[in-house]
Amino acid sequence: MDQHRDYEGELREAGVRLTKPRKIILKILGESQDHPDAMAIFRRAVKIDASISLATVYRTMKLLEGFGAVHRHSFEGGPARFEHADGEHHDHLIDLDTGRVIEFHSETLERLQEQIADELGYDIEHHRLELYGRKRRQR
Amino acid sequence: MDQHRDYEGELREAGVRLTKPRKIILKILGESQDHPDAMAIFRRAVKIDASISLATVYRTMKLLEGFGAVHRHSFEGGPARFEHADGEHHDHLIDLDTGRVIEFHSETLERLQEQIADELGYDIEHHRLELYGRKRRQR
DNA sequence: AATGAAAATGCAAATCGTTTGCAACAAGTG
DNA sequence: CACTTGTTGCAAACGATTTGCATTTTCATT
Repeated sequence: MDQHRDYEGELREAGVRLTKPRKIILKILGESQDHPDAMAIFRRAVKIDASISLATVYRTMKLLEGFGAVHRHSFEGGPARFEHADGEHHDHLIDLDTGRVIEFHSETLERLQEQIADELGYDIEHHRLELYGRKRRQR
Repeated sequence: MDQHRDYEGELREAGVRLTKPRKIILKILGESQDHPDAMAIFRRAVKIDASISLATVYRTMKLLEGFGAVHRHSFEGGPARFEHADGEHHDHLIDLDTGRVIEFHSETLERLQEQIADELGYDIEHHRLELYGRKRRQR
């Protein structure tokens, strides 16, 4: 249960400077329960420090992605969306009516994928599984 | 085994005009065994009719997608890639070293996905599953 | 086969999300 | 506190895709 990796510490050790924009973005990501895109992160950041630029948000997301601190998702249609990498792996179900993103995880599914790749002679580096659906009409 | 849906016929019936660019693009897609992006389709089309424009390729892809005649894939990194919709549903394994796309299908996987969505109270409209991997070192 | 209305095209300009060059600036070391 | 170097903000550049518009085509109708 590694609830919270110490990304600030990791970054510092890697010789990356802990700048004001980075701290702010890291904080925003840690507090976000949704999957914001760069613009949304930018808007939230500006409220804390009006001088932050969108370019820095993008640069920071790329940096954090490299450190495994955030995951980048490219759901259909829109821009890339990010999520803090704390917590265990999961896939996404996107509600086509509301745009809401529901996370789920299935060990069976994971193993099945690996088995499929194995049969094709491959090792999976990572995968992307997105289910696009609508809430079932009750009854 | 609906080997070949008659897309030209379907389009005509829907009141869509069967223009020269559309015929050419349809032919190219039918003959493609790979997953070309718009630019690749454009280049192939230009060889047949030099006056075709890239804008028309994009417009046609959108049209055909609407008819279910082609599937649009947005693999990591690059531009959207298309594939003729003939044949049965499948998912993709992308070779990270070569970029090659391998198609596969697993009924078990499909059913598992539906079961997962069902448990979350959803009906799947469509899904996207991409495995990114590397060829297993032999032995 | 000629006509004409509507749809589709090619072109260039516009758009969107994202990246980049560069001069000004700030983090962390000594 | 000063210095070195990484980082920033800005604006311009980018790649993929879309769009406005004048011109050309298709196809139903003569």
